[in-house]
Amino acid sequence: MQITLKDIARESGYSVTTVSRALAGYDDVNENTRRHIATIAETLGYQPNLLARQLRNQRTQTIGLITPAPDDDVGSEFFSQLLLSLSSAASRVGYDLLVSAQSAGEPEMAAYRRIVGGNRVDGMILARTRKHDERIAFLKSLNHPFAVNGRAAPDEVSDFAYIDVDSQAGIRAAVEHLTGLGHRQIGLILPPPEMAFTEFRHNGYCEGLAAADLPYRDEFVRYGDLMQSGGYMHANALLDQHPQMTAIVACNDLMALGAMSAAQARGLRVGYDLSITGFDDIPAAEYAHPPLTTIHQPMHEIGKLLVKILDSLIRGESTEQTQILLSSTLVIRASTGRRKGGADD
Amino acid sequence: MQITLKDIARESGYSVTTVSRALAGYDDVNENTRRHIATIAETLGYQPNLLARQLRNQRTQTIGLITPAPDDDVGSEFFSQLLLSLSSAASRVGYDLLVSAQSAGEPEMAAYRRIVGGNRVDGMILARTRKHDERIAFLKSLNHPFAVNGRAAPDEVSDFAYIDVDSQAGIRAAVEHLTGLGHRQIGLILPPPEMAFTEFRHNGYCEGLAAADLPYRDEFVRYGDLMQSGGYMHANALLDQHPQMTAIVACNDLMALGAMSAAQARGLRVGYDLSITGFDDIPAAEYAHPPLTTIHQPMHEIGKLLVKILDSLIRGESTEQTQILLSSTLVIRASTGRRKGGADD
DNA sequence: TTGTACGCGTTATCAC
DNA sequence: GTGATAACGCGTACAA
Repeated sequence: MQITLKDIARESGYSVTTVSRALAGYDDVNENTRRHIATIAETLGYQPNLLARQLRNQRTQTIGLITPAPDDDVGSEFFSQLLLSLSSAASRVGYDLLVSAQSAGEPEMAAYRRIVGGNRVDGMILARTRKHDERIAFLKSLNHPFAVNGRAAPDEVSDFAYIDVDSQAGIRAAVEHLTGLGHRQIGLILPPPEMAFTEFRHNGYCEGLAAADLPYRDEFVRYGDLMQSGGYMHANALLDQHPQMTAIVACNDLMALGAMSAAQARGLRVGYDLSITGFDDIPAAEYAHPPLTTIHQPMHEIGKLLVKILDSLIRGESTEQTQILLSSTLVIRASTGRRKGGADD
Repeated sequence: MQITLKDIARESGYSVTTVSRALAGYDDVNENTRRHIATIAETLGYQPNLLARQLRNQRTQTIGLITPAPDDDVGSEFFSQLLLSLSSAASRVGYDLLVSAQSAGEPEMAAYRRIVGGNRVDGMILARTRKHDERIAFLKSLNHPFAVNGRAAPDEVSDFAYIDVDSQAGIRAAVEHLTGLGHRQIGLILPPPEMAFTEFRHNGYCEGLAAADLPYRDEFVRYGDLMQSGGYMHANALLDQHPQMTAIVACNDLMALGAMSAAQARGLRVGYDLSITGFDDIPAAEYAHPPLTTIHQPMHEIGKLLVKILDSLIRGESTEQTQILLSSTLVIRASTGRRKGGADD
């Protein structure tokens, strides 16, 4: 079935050991035997058994990632992008990517135990940090290498490797962009409260209002679910209760898109009657109708950096900088525009 | 470092063999010892070493997928979707997904040799079939289980497990939709000629024209690259050479989106002055401006079926139907509309 | 320069 | 019921 070192040994007359070293390119093996062995390996079509090698070396050259099961379809667009950027970044530095989709909670933790404890990967990538994140606690307790997309919440310590965009500054910039356009009644649709980045975005909103001397109103703020349906629902609720509202800041693009639908269903023209901003800059944002003003996340860069940091962690080179905060960029498109109508408050 | 059967054996006083069988739930082990051993395993936090188990069992419970490296950024949206749907489908039936991103050609084939030959997976999923597909030939020669998203080209035999949508009927439906709207000058932007499905789509186009008694014109047909930039370029070329053209059929959504940009840059109103259709129904299609008429691919379904077929292949249950052709659905949105202007040809 | 012996952690076979 | 032994395929001290 499968060609092993033993087969090459038998064929060549050398021992398995010598064959192993010859193919590994050790210099303590005669050049002629090396060539001889290499030829036989070639003609036999030898492929090293990676499982055996991994077991022996205690090294898998594999990075793990647990994605949310799409039943609780949380931001599949975001994860798709991350997945693709990670897999290519990983391949480039000699790692494969092991992916498992699990629902948050016990199934997810079981997968971590199984994959990490089962020695299937050299390191893990996490995304979507949560408050008091159980996954992070677990990996830290095991001292297993991991890198995270997203810091801990503001009131926790981020004593782990991460890369994050400064979403506080991002949302603040979005709000300032809106106030600069004359908006004074600005709603906010947050991510779920258990997400670590939720408070950063909330803070950014507060800062943006303060910078324009606008009051903070609790009833303008709602916690969403990162999905379109949530954006739709919460935008409707905001507009029902506060018809005078002229702008809504949604904390991810999916919710912003949902909010756009809600507005349009009410006959509001997005970018005129109502301004809407998102976060992430997924592909659909650019093609949205109208194109969505949003905060760009450089997914390609993020994937590359995550892999780079994780690799250095795995190799024990702690020279690398392991905590990186990328500045965020507001991409202004047509979903935001100058406030219409006279002065009001 | 890691807890092994040996540790539990030492702790419990039983042999490694008994521990192994106790934990595996064999019934030839005393219920009391079983419980005893289970308790110790629990308190020690035992996790079986999956590599050792896989090596021993010659079974990995892992499915492999090689994606295109995003440098040759061919349809990343499509692959993102596939990836996510595969990983969740795989997890549901007890498989993990091993992903590696490789550029087509030698690097890609090397990855197949390494991953398949190296025993890292029980089966592979392929996508984007090509004419005389080297990957398929390789896997067939090894008799390694695999399932493909996409048939072979019309003039080749598809003697392997696949699931495909009937894109010939799909494109035909798109063309008939357009002719029904009065369009008579319909351009076509095909996938690259080396893709297996290109001819199906080309045929569908011809059928659609024939059904409306319209002549086929070679100069209306161009081969694209599945990327936006290609759609943009080819749409411009078509409109430059044939200003009287009122509709363009693009063979995937990305190219359709690119074509839309090109049209709009020329001051054409998509859906009025120029109708455009796509293929795939990626998320961005729905949000496009205007929303894109396109042929829907049920990615979720496709992923589920691919995994199901592959699983049955791996387990040697050839009872399953292994070649499935899904009917395609035309989703009509606002990017297509009735032809404007008087009669011409 | 090459070979022998052993272990990575698991499970299957076969005795007792 | 339980345990010793072997094997999955590889890499590496150590000896020759």
